[in-house]
Amino acid sequence: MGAGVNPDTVRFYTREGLLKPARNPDNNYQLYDAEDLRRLRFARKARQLGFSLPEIRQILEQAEDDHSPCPMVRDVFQQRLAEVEREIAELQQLRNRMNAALSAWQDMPDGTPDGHTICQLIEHWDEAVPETGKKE
Amino acid sequence: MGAGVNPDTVRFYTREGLLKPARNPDNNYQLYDAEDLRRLRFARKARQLGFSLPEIRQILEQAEDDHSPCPMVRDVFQQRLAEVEREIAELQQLRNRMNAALSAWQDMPDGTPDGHTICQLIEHWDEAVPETGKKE
DNA sequence: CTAAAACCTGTGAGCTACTCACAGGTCAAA
DNA sequence: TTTGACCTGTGAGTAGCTCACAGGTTTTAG
Repeated sequence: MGAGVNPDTVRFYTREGLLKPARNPDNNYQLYDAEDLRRLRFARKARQLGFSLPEIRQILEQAEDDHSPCPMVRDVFQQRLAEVEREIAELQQLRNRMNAALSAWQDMPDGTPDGHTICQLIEHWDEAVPETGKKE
Repeated sequence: MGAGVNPDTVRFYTREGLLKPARNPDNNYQLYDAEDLRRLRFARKARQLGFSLPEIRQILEQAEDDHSPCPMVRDVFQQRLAEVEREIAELQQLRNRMNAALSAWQDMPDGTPDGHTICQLIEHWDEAVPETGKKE
């Protein structure tokens, strides 16, 4: 019962404590019930939204303790939105620079490496680029 | 001589074969020359542009063999640009959905989990999301 | 009934591109 | 000469899976 999810992922989530299936005492097989399926689907959706596994586990644990996790979700969600917007801005900047470079390269010769340069196309790429894609 | 690059990164690149410094036979220290510095700077710039280490090594090896790597660079560069644009589009979609969700959530109650749902806010997030951020 | 196929188990490694920790050798300044 | 700053290689950790392996179980076909 993977519900479209790679079984290894399900087992991974189980190891990580996101799912807590019972065990068949006969053969030690894991028994996922409807609750686990809900948790799994929740986890997958949350991952798509950019939540980390620790965040998801936290939400799940709070839900287990009967505390409403939703205010926290709103919180992390807004943070995540801000992050997404930062990523977009960064990528747009990168795209602009790449486009500029590509048209500049139209006029540049290919140039076999001469011992001084490796590839002018890239070596002439300047301006500070603020990190390719991580946290600030 | 790190030129603003973390020494561990330099050593990592050396292990990976991007840099091939000579050795001081006395103390086994690595001796980076101007050529290595050029390769390092090239590699860092290429990384910022989204080239992978194998791609960079390939370019560097071609340059070593005195083949002009630039046509290949233009090639990979355009592929990378297309990828960046795909990523941007994906993130913009995500952002739009997140914004929509956030305003929809204004009207939703927080709702303590009741054994049937974990957090409506996320469980009611639907529509296929095409993968958060990887290759297609 | 049996043999092969299919699925389950836990453990451990591999992916990317670094980054950091550790133990020990080397070297320059005070 | 001692202290501190550097250098060395090795190995582990990061995130979130994914896959390989060896062995046990269960289902299915014949």
